[in-house]
Amino acid sequence: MTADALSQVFAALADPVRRDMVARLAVADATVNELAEPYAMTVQAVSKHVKVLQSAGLVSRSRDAQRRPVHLEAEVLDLMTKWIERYRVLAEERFRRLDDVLADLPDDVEPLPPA
Amino acid sequence: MTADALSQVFAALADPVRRDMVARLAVADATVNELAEPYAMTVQAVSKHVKVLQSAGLVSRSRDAQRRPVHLEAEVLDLMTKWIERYRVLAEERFRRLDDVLADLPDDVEPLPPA
DNA sequence: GGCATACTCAATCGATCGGTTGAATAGAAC
DNA sequence: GTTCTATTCAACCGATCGATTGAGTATGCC
Repeated sequence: MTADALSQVFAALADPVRRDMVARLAVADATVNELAEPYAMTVQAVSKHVKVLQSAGLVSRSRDAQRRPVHLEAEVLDLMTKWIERYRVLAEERFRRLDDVLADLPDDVEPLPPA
Repeated sequence: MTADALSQVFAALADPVRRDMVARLAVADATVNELAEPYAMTVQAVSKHVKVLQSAGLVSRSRDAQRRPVHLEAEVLDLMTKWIERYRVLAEERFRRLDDVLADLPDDVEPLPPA
């Protein structure tokens, strides 16, 4: 995944409305009109949000007569998780190593010994 | 974690420069000047980026004379992962259930049988 | 005290974002 | 063919974003 694609995914999920949409789409596919129902917002605005999610690869569209149902694509969420976990694990390993160093310090090099 | 806090974390990581900083901070703490070195950007701009990461809770600052080293806080990354995983798992379970339904279909209700 | 180093604050600027209204397109239903 | 429903396109608007320049603050060193 390119840096730009990753930026798009993070940016897409930085909006609480779009995160709510993802949460609802995890349960079931939905049309733009269905998605719009709970929000105090025009259908056009919701359509734009869907477009952002789609261009980030988080959702796909299909066709059912006039309806164009929105479907959540879970793989992209997985790629995101992998990016985050890589650095979380790195940081936590570094933290653990620091703990080890401190625990292994022999008494005669202990910093700030009592006067 | 509140919706707004989560928005801040996602927004913070939506910028490739800030993601790169996180990647570097996962390896070692760094000062603003050290962080700024590889970028074609003023130190002030980097300072702003650090501020964004900090207000999202992704990094903390300490003090060492004039230096104010930046330290990555891995716990927030973990919270983020948990949010994503919840919906990824939900979506994938739904996908799996659909597969099961299709597999369990008795022959006489099979859609589109050969003519 | 005087100077260098590390960093932040404030004002500014163009670009992007999230929303609106209004018009247009595509398909179903009558 | 007209009308209703679902959705999108286009233009606009205020707010926020990412960056700049220029000035200000804090600490260490001589």
